[in-house]
Amino acid sequence: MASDHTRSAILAAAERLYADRGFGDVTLRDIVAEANVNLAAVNYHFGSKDELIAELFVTRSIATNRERLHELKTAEERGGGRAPIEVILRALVGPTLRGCLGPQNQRSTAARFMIRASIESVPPIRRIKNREIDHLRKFVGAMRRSLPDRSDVDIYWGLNFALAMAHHTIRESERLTKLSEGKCDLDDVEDVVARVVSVATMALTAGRVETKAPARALARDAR
Amino acid sequence: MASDHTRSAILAAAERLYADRGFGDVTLRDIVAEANVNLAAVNYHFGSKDELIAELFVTRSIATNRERLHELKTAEERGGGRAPIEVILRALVGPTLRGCLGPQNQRSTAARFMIRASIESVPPIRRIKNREIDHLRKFVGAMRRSLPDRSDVDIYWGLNFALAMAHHTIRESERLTKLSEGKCDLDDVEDVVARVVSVATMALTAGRVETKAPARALARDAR
DNA sequence: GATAGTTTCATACAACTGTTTGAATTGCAA
DNA sequence: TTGCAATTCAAACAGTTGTATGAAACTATC
Repeated sequence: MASDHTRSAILAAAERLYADRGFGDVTLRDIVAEANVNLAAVNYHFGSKDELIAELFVTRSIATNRERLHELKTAEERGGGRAPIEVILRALVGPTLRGCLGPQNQRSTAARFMIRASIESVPPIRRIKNREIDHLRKFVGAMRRSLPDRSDVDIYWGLNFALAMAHHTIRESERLTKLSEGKCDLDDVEDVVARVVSVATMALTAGRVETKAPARALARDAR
Repeated sequence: MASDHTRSAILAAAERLYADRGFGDVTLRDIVAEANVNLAAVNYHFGSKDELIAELFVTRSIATNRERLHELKTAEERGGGRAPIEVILRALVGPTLRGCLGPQNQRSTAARFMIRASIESVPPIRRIKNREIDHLRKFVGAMRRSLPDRSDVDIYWGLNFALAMAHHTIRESERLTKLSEGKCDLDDVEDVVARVVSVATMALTAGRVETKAPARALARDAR
């Protein structure tokens, strides 16, 4: 299998360029220039540009998914097959947030790449994301076990909102910093994780009568 | 100023095509074919492709922003300068959700266009979104007046999470439907609005001691 | 050290892109 | 009608893109 030198040089260069300048204006020629390899090498080693992008994204996202599942499994084992909902949610959003946020000047190339992937969402990446559902189902299962009295619908919505807060915060981290004039500290990742988990937990555990019903009544009035 | 016929035919055709097929694979030639006008007409009337896209997006988003501000103003006037936080949040996320969700087969072209814009995020649109901060500040102001005891940081985070849930639900509505096997009814927009508002309200009003502190403690343990 | 298989290379290809041009046409005012 | 500006049109332009090709260079095996 030779030395893999060219192949990994392309991967590294591509990830760096995509992270810095986005998918929109990075061409294969840019990548091979950065990697100091021949233009044809990309198609030789990866088949096509899209497959290169896909490989980059898959590599990173299976790493994240592995972390997620590891945290989940550990938690459930420790709890005898049932983990507290906070811990499940933390396993869900923690790895992603830790992977993408943190002190801006020391964000890894991988992190910045994943942020780009989250913002721009090109076709090869979208295709992969669509297959993520099976992975999410494992969390749905854990959440059901953790909150057996909760309806499936509420579980799905809770999961949706948890992912929403994590991903949106990553996508729009710059805007939040600007809007809050730096008051929201996105470098303190553990604080961000705690906030997301806290709100998602409330969403999933709040009694319907006390909290949701009034909101619905209000909704009806507003028509 | 003549009849504007060509100009509006281009706008309509472009919006329809972008809504159906996304920004990625719709060319100017596709648009002029659909609109039955000459290729050069786009540059004549709009200057460039990007300006065409920008005009489409600006038109729709100022409409949404107007609705938002109208709801907000009405609510604050009714409350003597201070509106309940639920109503403010509803004014923030309601128009967007109503504009983009609803029974799939009767979604307007405009709605589907805005979903695309939310998913793909091309450069001309991103530029416009960056100028949205001033608009959001008005909501920050209203939220401060509504929750005078709350810290600015908490306000910003609450706003961020509210937008997160709304936008993510729009962006990933298909996936949520698939994941929940149809159990989450995204056609019932008012239910979605109520859920988002309810969770965001909890995020903004929950006492720190009762809810957030334990989560943080847990975070610390998990290190 | 010849051979077979892998990898690299320069180059060309073919297609598509947004944009421009300059002539033709139209519509309106004097 | 005449004249002038606004609009439309066909055609070409200029540049870029990802991909394919076939020869050259390399590597390891026998």
